[in-house]
Amino acid sequence: MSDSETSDASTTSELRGFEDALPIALLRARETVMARFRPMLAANGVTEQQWRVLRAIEENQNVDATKLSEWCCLLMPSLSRILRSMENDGLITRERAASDARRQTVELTPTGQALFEKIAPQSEVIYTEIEQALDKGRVSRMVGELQTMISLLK
Amino acid sequence: MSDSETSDASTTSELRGFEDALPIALLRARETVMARFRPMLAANGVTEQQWRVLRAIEENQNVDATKLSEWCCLLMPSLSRILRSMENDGLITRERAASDARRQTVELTPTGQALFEKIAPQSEVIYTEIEQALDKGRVSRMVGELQTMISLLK
DNA sequence: TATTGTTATACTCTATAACTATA
DNA sequence: TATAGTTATAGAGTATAACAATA
Repeated sequence: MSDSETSDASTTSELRGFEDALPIALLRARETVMARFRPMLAANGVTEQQWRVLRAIEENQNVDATKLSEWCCLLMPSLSRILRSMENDGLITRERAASDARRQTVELTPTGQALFEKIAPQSEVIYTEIEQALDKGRVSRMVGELQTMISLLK
Repeated sequence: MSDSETSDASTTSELRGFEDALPIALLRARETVMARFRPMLAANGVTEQQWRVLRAIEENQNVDATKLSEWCCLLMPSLSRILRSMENDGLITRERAASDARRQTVELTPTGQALFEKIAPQSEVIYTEIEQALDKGRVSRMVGELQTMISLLK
């Protein structure tokens, strides 16, 4: 974080210093990676957040909203709106859990499943391109390191 | 990405599969890290984005808007609004560049500099806590890996 | 003609609080 | 009393396009 180089921004083409901060590096890395996915998601009419939700439900039918919100990094009010709009679009159905009537369980409709199956292979193509550009080992090491970091900070 | 385990979410506590995807890992890592900074930033009345801009200007007086937008990962319209609001708050001044009258150069006012100097040490404290929790070497290796990743994908 | 930056617009997410209903 | 989820609201960012000024 500390950087004892002389500061003369007007003659250099790059910014310095906080450049090496972890939050910035994480942000830029995510932006760089997502730049590869966004056009495809937009072409399929879903936002990043909706795709996270769709994916999470597809892998975990009958998941409840609280778990979804944690996994998708969405606050409950945001998730609530997304679920409502997905329900209006006929992508999901919601039911009260038998064991606890406060809980809502969510599952994909055939339409929702079809949308997932339309997008998933396109996503896979892009992911594979990224693994080729970065080297597959680097990607999985990075994911492992990130997960370690997350668990140490929680 | 493919996961042949049986799927029975109602009896497991964790979601699986896409969990190991790089974009999710980056998002969650960033959220986990930023969770440590957000209360401090909010207490100082600035958003994450405003703090990125403030920091970038502080280190690079007379930077222009295009460079700021790249560095801060903000689209020009978002940056434009942020700069206008910072100007209204007396934090920055904007001038036309002598060499190219289309370009705007931005610099901090004494008020803006004072705000930076109020927040920066609080940010440093948190950053140091994170380095202690994660191990300093892991943090700098991670930043290096992220920067490598960014340059390979650009 | 292309570039820098602003503005307009519509949509979405963030963040907090108040609320309902269940437990 | 606490928890799950919805709704309201204010603020802010995203994304695209249209625009003015300048190169």
